[in-house]
Amino acid sequence: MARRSKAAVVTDYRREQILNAACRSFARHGLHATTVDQIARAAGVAKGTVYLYYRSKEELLGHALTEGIAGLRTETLPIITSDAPLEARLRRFLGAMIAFFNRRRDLIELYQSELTAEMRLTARRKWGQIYAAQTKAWEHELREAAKAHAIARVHPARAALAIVSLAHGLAIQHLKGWTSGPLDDDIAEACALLWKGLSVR
Amino acid sequence: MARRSKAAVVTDYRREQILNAACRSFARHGLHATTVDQIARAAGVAKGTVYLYYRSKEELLGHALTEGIAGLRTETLPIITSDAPLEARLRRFLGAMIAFFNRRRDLIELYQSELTAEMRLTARRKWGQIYAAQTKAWEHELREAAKAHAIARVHPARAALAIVSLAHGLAIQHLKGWTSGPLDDDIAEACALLWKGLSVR
Amino acid sequence: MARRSKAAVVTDYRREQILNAACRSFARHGLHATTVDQIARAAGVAKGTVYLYYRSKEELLGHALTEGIAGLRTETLPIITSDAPLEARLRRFLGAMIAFFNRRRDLIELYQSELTAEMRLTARRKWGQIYAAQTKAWEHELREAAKAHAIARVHPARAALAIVSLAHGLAIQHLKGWTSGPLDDDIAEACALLWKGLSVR
Amino acid sequence: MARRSKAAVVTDYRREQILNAACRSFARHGLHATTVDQIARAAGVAKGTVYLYYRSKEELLGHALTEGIAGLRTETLPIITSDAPLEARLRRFLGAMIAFFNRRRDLIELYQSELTAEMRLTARRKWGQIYAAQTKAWEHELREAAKAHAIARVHPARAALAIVSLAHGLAIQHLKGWTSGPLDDDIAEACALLWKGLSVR
DNA sequence: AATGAATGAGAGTTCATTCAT
DNA sequence: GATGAATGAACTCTCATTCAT
Repeated sequence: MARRSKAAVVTDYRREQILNAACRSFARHGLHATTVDQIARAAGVAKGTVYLYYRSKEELLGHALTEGIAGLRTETLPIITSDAPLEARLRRFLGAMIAFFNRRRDLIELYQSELTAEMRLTARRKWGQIYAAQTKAWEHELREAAKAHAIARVHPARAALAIVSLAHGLAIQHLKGWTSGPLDDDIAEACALLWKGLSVR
Repeated sequence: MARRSKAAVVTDYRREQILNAACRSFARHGLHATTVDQIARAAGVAKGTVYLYYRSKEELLGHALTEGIAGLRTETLPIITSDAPLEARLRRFLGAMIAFFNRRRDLIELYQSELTAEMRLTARRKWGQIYAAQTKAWEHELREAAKAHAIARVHPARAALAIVSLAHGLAIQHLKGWTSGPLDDDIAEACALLWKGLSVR
Repeated sequence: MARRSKAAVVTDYRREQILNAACRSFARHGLHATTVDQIARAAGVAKGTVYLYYRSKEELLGHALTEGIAGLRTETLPIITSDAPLEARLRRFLGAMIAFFNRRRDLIELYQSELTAEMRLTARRKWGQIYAAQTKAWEHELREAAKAHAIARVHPARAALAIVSLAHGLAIQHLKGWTSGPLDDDIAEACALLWKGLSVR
Repeated sequence: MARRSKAAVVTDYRREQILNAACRSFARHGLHATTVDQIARAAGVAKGTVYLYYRSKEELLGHALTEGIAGLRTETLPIITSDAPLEARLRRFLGAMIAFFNRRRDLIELYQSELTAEMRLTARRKWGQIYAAQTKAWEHELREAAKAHAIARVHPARAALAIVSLAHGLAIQHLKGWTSGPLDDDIAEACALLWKGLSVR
């Protein structure tokens, strides 16, 4: 048992090790410019070893994508439904989105690499589910807030979409380096805009 | 002279013809899954002919990207600087961004295809320049409007970034099909939010 | 038309050239020990060129087999049904079988190479069809000869099988070099044995 | 001593176990399609263990072939030299050849699998030696029989070759399923033909 | 200018063999 | 003695690019 668990640990470690190397290579060079040789070398194993842990290069890509995308959900949804003041949640949500995009820069690039039609669809669907969940969550919060007269009567679903879209767009602008201002100020201003747009006059 | 120009016309036509075929193939199948054979067949020429007009497959990709991206500028910048009321410009800007992303869906997918590190950089820079130009333009308009007391005192640069980011994010959400509501309503709501955010003193 | 035919000639020549090289390599080294590189080199073309003419190594093998096996039929069946004296036909049949096996030594070796289950079945079936045709033909001739009292009353089908089997076995023994006597003498003796066996009442 | 012998028994058992598994796999899938992994799994040992008993996959193949081929000798030679009547020996010889080929179908397939040039030579030589021994034995028996006026004056060596060849050919036709008649009838007819061929003066 | 047959470097993948445990 | 994870050489096949026609 102890032995099996030890072997399992080693196995897990290897899987992780290879997956990480693949992730980095995919992100840096794109799917096709990444050779299995490179991945193996980066992971410090032989080429054949890669195939002991993943059936094919594509499976490797699949795991890299799936695993990463899920992180966005756990890092943003709780913020929306927390019981902090709405404005604070807004600010934190924007910050979390940008932070995730920046930290998982590799993932985003990966998603932008060439994928099989099928894989791209899967990935897009996964992203979509998360954004939909975010939008749904914001919609619920906005509706509650409106009921309590904490904000103006806005169309909850559409306003929620606007929030998520702004967060998404801002995250990309930052990720790509298309904006030069201090992160916090950009967040503050966007937040202020939204908040004023939402709040009762 | 007439003769030279006639030859030039044919040449230009061929270049265009091949570029179009390439663009369509790239968009549909991705960079790597597109073979020069396919491009040639789609363009109705022989494989060798492609190389008479473009040095390599990559150059072809470069032209496809460059040409396409430039369209975004011409379709959005004039809107920002037109002399319509600010709120109308805001609405039209959002609409134009979404429309461009939807119409040039191929281009976006292309950009998301596998690119050489170098090409990706070039493309990213080009996108960035356009977004920067949009932001700069909005910043100027906002500053002028604030001076004229048409809107509240906001930080012009940051508010501009928020506008562009929201437009960008919304366009992507629509492009990817991650939102299901009617386009116009989504635009209207986002626009209303922003406008209130901007106009309240 | 002249041009097309010229191209077609070149194409046919290349196909033949590659097929021959493949046949020789397969025969000498076996299917698996033969690399496409070897075939290409032996045919005097580049590796990629092989794939312009045959979809895969296996298709190459298939063509080599099919084409060759058919030869056995055309070289033996006419002998059985010719109008020479029966004994002469017997002698010539044995000779033709041995000659074919010796001349197409490559083919036999090829058949003994490793084949896909499917290919092996196909090949075996083809061989079987030819042997069956030979047996059927001999059966008919023996029956006619018996009717005409030219030979004894034997069971035509089984006697025919014995003839074909003897020819087959003798051909293999010679092919493999398992017999050292002069070919003609071996044929003569076998023929004499059979003939006596057939003619005695 | 008892201990050593016990170890030796285990060792022999393992060797046998592995050889059997290999033989079956080789016969079923061919040499190349059989992986050492398969053999190991079929033998119920780990991959590395195979290499404790055989130096290489090829050596395994060699042993499989050699061991099997030897069986043909022990199953046919005694029949030829027994003191039954010549005709009975003839019949039994044909029967034994066909029976061996049918029972050791795997072996024949194996021999038809892809072999190294060297292995093929070795195997061919071994087969050849057995056929030569059969022929020699028949030659001796025929010569004795002729001396005793039990059969006609035939050329003993060549007649012997004809007998062995017919047996070989018939065995293959049956093995491959190229003949559909009842085995015994085919044997009887072939035997009758030969016997008449031999006995007539 | 246009062609497309030919090229060959380089990709993903397999599997016989080794060796630390 | 037994294991099976690790290795890396060698395979088949693809396709961007060239060049004789």
